This record gives sequence, C-alpha cells and structure tokens, in this order.
Amino acid sequence: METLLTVRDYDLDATLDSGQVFRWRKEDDAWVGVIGRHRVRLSQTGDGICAQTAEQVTDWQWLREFLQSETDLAAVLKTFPDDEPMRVAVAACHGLRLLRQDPWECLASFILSSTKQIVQIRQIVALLCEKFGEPLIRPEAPLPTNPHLTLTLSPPIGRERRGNSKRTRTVLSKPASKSQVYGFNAARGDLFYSFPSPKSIAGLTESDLRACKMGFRAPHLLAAARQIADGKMELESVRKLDYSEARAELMKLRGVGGKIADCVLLFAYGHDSAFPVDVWIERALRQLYFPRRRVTEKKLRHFAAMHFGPHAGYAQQYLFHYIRTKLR
DNA sequence: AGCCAGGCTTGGT
DNA sequence: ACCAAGCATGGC
Repeated sequence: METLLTVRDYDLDATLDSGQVFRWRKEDDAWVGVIGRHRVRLSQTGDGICAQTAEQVTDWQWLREFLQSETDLAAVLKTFPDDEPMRVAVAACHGLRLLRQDPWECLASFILSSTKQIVQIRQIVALLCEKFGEPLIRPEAPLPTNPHLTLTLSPPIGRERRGNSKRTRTVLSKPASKSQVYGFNAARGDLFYSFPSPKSIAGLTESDLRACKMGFRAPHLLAAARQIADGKMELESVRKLDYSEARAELMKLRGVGGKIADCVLLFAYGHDSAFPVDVWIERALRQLYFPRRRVTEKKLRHFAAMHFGPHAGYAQQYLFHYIRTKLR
C-alpha cells in the first residue's frame, strides 16, 4: 500500500538522522524502518512524504502520529527566542521535526544510549531486534500467498524459540527458508524486526542482553523491562501526568536519569518543554550563551527552560542537529 | 566525592 | 601507526 502525506517544511533526512531514532536506514533515495509492526519505506516528494507498506492499510493515522506531519512547524518556530544562535540553527536545519515514538521503544533505546555514540546505539538496537524481535515483511515483497507458509517462520538466528512450538512446525515437513517465505534473499540486514516487547525482554537473562554488546546497560534494560512487565510501571498511564510528574515517574526506572527521561518525554510523550542536556547541548549552551562564565548544570537547565519557551525541546533539537552536522 | 563499567569512534600525536 | 578521550548512569 502506498500513500502520500502532503506536508510543507518537512526534511525527512534531517529528522530521521538527528539522534531521535536509531532504526532508520537510507536505501537509495528512501528511508526504510519499522513503526510498530509495519515495515515502512518513506521518501521525500515535491509536496510531502510518500509512504509504502507491504500490507493493506486503510487508516494511516499511526503514520501521521509517528511523523507528526500535522504539526504546524511555523507556529513552533515563532515561539523560539530571537537570538543569533537560534536564527543560525533554524536557518541551517530547515524542516527538522520531532517524531512521536512508541514509549517503550524510545525508553529502551535511550537506556541503551548512555555513554554511547549514535553509531553504536544503532548497532546495539539492531542486534536486540534481530535476536529478540519478530521478523516483518518488507514492503516491496508480496504477502505470502500460502497461508501455511506464514506459520513456518524459522526462529531468528541466534535465538531459541521457547514455548509455543506449535507455531514453528505445523504443516510443512521441512521448514521453509526465509527466502521461500519472503520471496527475497533474507541475508542478515535484509530482514526487519519488530522491537521486542517489555514482556519478551523480561523473560531473558542478563547474558542474553550482553550478547547484544550493551555492556553494563544490560542489567538496566532488564530491570526496566521487568518493572514494566510486572505492572510496577505503567508507560501508558505516564501519558496522563504532567511534565515534572512524568519525569519523576520515569526516573524510578533503572538506568533512567534526568537526561534519558527528558529524551523519552520529548520523543515519545510529546512534552515539548523537555530539554535533554547531553554533552553537545551543554557545550553549545555554555559557548553560545555563557562564554567564559562558570555556570552549574542546574543553572543551565533553568536557563534553558526560561529562555527557549514552551517548545524548548524543539529548540534543543535544532541546536543539537546544527552543532553536530554543521559545526564539526 | 570520585571512580569504574563495554566497546567503538574520534581526535591528537 | 598508536593511544587516549568521550560517552550518562548507577553502584560502590
């Protein structure tokens, strides 16, 4: 299925490559990635964004929600302070947007992000999904016509399928290869996977997770997954909380400090006032707004909240992307 | 308070 | 070519 979202001032390249998401890859002129259980191909067109999926889609609301294509960007930009650094960043990153991600995927990704650079975060998250997510069908391939074939997926490489063994060996005496199932060569990297649920991660061991090269973040992710799977933490009910309540709630999770909580609040819960301060932003703020002055991190956060207005998180994204891509 | 915990990239030498 | 620094958090 294919649809065209008409939208102005939307730079897909900048948006999908600005450290908000870690699973999107550019293939030729299009971006391929996963939203929920949809494997999606996105490309920039003259008047918007073209999206393709393998399966029938009647309601594209989930896509508009993820892309935030209805957001009035001009209205957001108008609230930014009129100072030199902001003007430069906005001019340099025209069409940069904030996405609206699934809270769990966002939370887990940012737990894994601590003291990692973006390239490594991508590797870790990719490994996690390949090992423990469910394989998805690529948009270009037709859906399998034989219903039995859909029941004979072999387990992802490196993973024992426990429990529902009914599913793995039903009709066919010999398991179908991935290329039989999907109609293309499913070499590593060609298949896409859903993001593993809290429940599926909660059932793993720390060493399962360490095999994804996440190091000391493995116990953090495992503990967070278990807190959520046990119902001790309700990511859905965090939606009802205001910014500071939600921040305090998320920080109860292992591996979640102020910075990571702010990332999740901004990228998944739509709290535009969240202003994640990582080393890049901290350096930029000190250099641009407090040259040769000693300012504590707390003061810096206070300044950011006061100075950048109700959509401070958007302003942060412009500064972040500007210093990372244009000021290297 | 200050250090350490994977491992991969970046930057300095 | 080699080697240190950087990275956000929790635990000691």
